[in-house]
Amino acid sequence: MRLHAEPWVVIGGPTGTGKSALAVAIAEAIGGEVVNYDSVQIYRGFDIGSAKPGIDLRARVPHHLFDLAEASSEIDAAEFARIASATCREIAARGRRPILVGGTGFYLRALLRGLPEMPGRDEGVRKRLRRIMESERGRERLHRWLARVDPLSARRIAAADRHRIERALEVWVLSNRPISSWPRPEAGGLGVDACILALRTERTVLAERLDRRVAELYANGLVDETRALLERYPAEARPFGSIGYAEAVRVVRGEIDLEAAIVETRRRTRAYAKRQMTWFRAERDVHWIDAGRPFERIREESLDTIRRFCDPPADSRPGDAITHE
RNA sequence: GCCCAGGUAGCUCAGUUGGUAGAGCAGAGGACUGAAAAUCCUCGUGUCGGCGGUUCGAUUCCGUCCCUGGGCA
Repeated sequence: MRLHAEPWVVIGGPTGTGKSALAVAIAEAIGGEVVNYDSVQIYRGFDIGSAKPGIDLRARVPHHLFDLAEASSEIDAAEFARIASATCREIAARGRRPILVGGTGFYLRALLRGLPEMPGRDEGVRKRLRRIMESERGRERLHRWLARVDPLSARRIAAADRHRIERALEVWVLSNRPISSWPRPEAGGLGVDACILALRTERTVLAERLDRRVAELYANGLVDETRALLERYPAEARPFGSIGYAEAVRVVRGEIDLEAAIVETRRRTRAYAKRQMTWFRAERDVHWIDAGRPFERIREESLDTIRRFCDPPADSRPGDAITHE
């Protein structure tokens, strides 16, 4: 039994390293189809600001989970994982390979390893918690509440971390169980091998590239795109809070000028790229690829890495224990 | 030339009634259990513009010089 017979391929790493183009090249080479795991690119209409792959790339190979949802529908990690899992299985069933591309590490983990079987999001509960959160010293009060019902989580979650405090209490309210009592799935999720490639470049090179790209987003009409989207979706919709769109919204409203928006978008983009590096560094079994080289070399090394992953030398095969049984 | 206002961390600034200084941003590292492009955590020695003076002690007070804004000529 070939453990690695049909692995899926994942491309990760920080934004702006050329993941989209590499994904298409790999898909063409190994009979794959591109599947998005970027939390903003799943929304219809959010094209320029999220740097979605253009029609030139999309025409070459099937692309999935881009433009999946309306901005008002608020997909979360669990729902993403459900949809992505079904999509990938369907692709694999047709004898093709899913090539996952994106940058949202949390979504990728939810897909590959699964999430605990605990209660999901509940708007009613959230509304009530948020009302307290926004009141005088609300965050402290909620954190103290959490400390009472779930000391372990209260120790793990910083007192200032409003999102995690809220979610932990949401689970408590819905299940009467501490969120820390729900086990993290280890081998759960897909039960499929994935060859994880992560692109990276030297940081000064990346910083320059990102600065340039942000200016391009605005030059390509990010503000106009945002103005049009604001007519179709409520301003509270999730993707309007993402990098670039949040600043463009303020430009549309006349709160800041274009220059200030660019400066702020650059700042957030760099911070985001750094967080993505931190995420993928912590991830196990990542094959790092130096993206600061000619595309052809990146492509070749990626394909070599996938080939070795599929067919490792017998003596260094981590899954050997299984064949001995 | 004169009058103001400034010259303090890579940037923007706060501050010290005289005991060698601290925020935000940037930068670095990290976390991540259905908001994740989100939300957080940790990390701050820098001739406090130069030179003199007063003082036990000056970045702080005084003098002087240099630089940058703005105003008046």
